[in-house]
Amino acid sequence: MLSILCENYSAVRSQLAKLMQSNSESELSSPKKRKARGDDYLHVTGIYGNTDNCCSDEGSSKRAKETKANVSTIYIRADPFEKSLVVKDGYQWRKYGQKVTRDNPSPRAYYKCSYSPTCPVKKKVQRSVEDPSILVATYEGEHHHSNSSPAQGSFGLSQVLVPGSNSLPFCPTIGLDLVETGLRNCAKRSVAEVKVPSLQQFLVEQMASTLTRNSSFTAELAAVISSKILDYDLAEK
DNA sequence: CGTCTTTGACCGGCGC
DNA sequence: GCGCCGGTCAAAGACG
Repeated sequence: MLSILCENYSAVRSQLAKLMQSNSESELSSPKKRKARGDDYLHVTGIYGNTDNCCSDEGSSKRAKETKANVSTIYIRADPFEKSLVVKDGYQWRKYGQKVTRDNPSPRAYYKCSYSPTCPVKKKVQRSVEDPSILVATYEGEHHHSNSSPAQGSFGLSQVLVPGSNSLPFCPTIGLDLVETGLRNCAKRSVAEVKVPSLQQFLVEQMASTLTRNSSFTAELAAVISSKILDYDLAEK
């Protein structure tokens, strides 16, 4: 199953690259004028990952000061009638605020990682303007601890639509090459807005299938699983 | 009783 | 300098 998963990984990469390339061509022909504020992650800076690698048309020091390391955005399918902004990603979060922002009528929820008091990771969750059935979760920072309850919380592949950075918040122990190479390339091509609903099915299916084609992913996943099993055995004894 | 959520107030950055 | 806006704080309430 893993090998099949990895096998399909490369296919989705090429498919996605083609898609993004065609999208970026149209985007570049009509670039959006952006304000120099930091409130529009969803449009450019953080949509597919690390702002450090982001293409910014404003090379100002102000902008550089605003960019934060390890910012990633993911999309999760959710019930549009469900009002809660809970994203089950395996970590323990404490909600510390909620705000209605200007560009989106649905409220944005602010969470801090509550697994460790020193863990700096924060996340923002808000429904997509275009599709209320999509939750947009923006993660800032990196966990320096293991996933607190992976069994109860991790995303299923059917839920996650577009993962975003070189350090997946929901998969801290596996450095997925998927994001590192495939999706980041998309970000470099300055894909500002992807029509998520139209890509949902395609991305989910292709991501799931192409992951199985990467042998290094298989090996890494197997190593993680086996180490977890060993840990479990030792704990049992 | 401890933990978590809610929500109004407050703060700081940015644009005008 | 002022007002807007996003992000955070913290008191109060809800819940198990």
